[in-house]
Amino acid sequence: MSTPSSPSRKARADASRNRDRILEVARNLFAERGSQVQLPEVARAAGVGIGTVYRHFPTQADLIEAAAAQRFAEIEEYARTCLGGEPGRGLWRYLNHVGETLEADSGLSAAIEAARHSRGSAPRGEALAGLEAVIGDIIESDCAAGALRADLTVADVYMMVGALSATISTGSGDWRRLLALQFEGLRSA
Amino acid sequence: MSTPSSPSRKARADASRNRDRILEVARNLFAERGSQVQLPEVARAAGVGIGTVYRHFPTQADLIEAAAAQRFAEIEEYARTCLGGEPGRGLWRYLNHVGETLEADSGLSAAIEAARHSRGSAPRGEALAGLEAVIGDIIESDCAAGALRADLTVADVYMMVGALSATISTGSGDWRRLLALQFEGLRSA
DNA sequence: ACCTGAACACCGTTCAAGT
DNA sequence: ACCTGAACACCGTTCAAGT
Repeated sequence: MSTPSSPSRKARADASRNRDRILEVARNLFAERGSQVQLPEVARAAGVGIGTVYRHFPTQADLIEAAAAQRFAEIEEYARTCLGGEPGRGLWRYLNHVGETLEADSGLSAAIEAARHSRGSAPRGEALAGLEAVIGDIIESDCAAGALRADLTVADVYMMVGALSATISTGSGDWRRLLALQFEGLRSA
Repeated sequence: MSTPSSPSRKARADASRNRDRILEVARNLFAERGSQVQLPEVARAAGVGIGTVYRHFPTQADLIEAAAAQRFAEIEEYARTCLGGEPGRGLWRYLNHVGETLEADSGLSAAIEAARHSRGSAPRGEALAGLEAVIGDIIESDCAAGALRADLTVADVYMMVGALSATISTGSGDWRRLLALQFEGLRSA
């Protein structure tokens, strides 16, 4: 609404450089320490004033979300490869990849947590709509192969990933065990 | 270490009354809004100064833990009744009761979350040792009845309850569905 | 247009004074 | 002994001035 005239018609050169620096620094910091990273720290590490961080990312949640966007894209890309492999094993491969990504990048858990604590069903970026569609396809494909319970929904998978994310982000327990146990509930009876 | 001479040898009358008021108020507030309740608010509602809250509960986590202690006791009590019922259904009944308690009292999720984010395996009060033992007995009993997978551990159950708690506390998804899916992974194959 | 950093609002926690 | 509340440290966010 209050951003440049056109949907991003030629942002100023140093401005977009700043934005990139902030995002890169944020990605690294969030990956390491998750949501406990402070914004002044990000500003310092990026070599800009705090106001500049807020100009590009109006709220902390926006920055966390933006920093995780790449991971979501990568996950979606990987998800597509799960559609072609051994029949009936797509969702299992997908969930393992998500677990490994969550383990390697605390920023992803932070983004999921932020989204969960946000409004019940806030208008999450259309980026996630694409991922949602692919997951739906994987479920359908695995179901057709007789590997998954017939009533499984995308919402079920999201709920489980959220639960997995919360567990991984506390560092407690061993997530591969949790995933293995959880997955039993997704298989056909 | 720095508390009264004996392990609580006669605390002053108004002091213990203050402590009780703080705890009662905290229980109500935490139950309603979980960990987003602020300590000044607790002090105000209890009609005491902030310093008094800190005198009795050195840190916010201590207050959250103390406020949830009753719930843990109630849960342990209920858990014991799960040992006598229909053979093989103890853990299922236990987990449903935990879910209902989590749903009704946000303070319990707050306490679990706090404990999880705390030191990996901090010296949690011996209160939890009792609960842990009962859960172990339930598992053993249900296993003997052939209802649960033989390699199931108390740690598995804790991990799942933590995942369930995190999901319920965000209000996202429907926890009975999650529990049903999760429980499939605990049953014998 | 965009950047900066002082300033504001707020919260957890401490501590010097009181009783 | 215990209570009080001003004070401190700190963090997210805003905004008047600068360029």
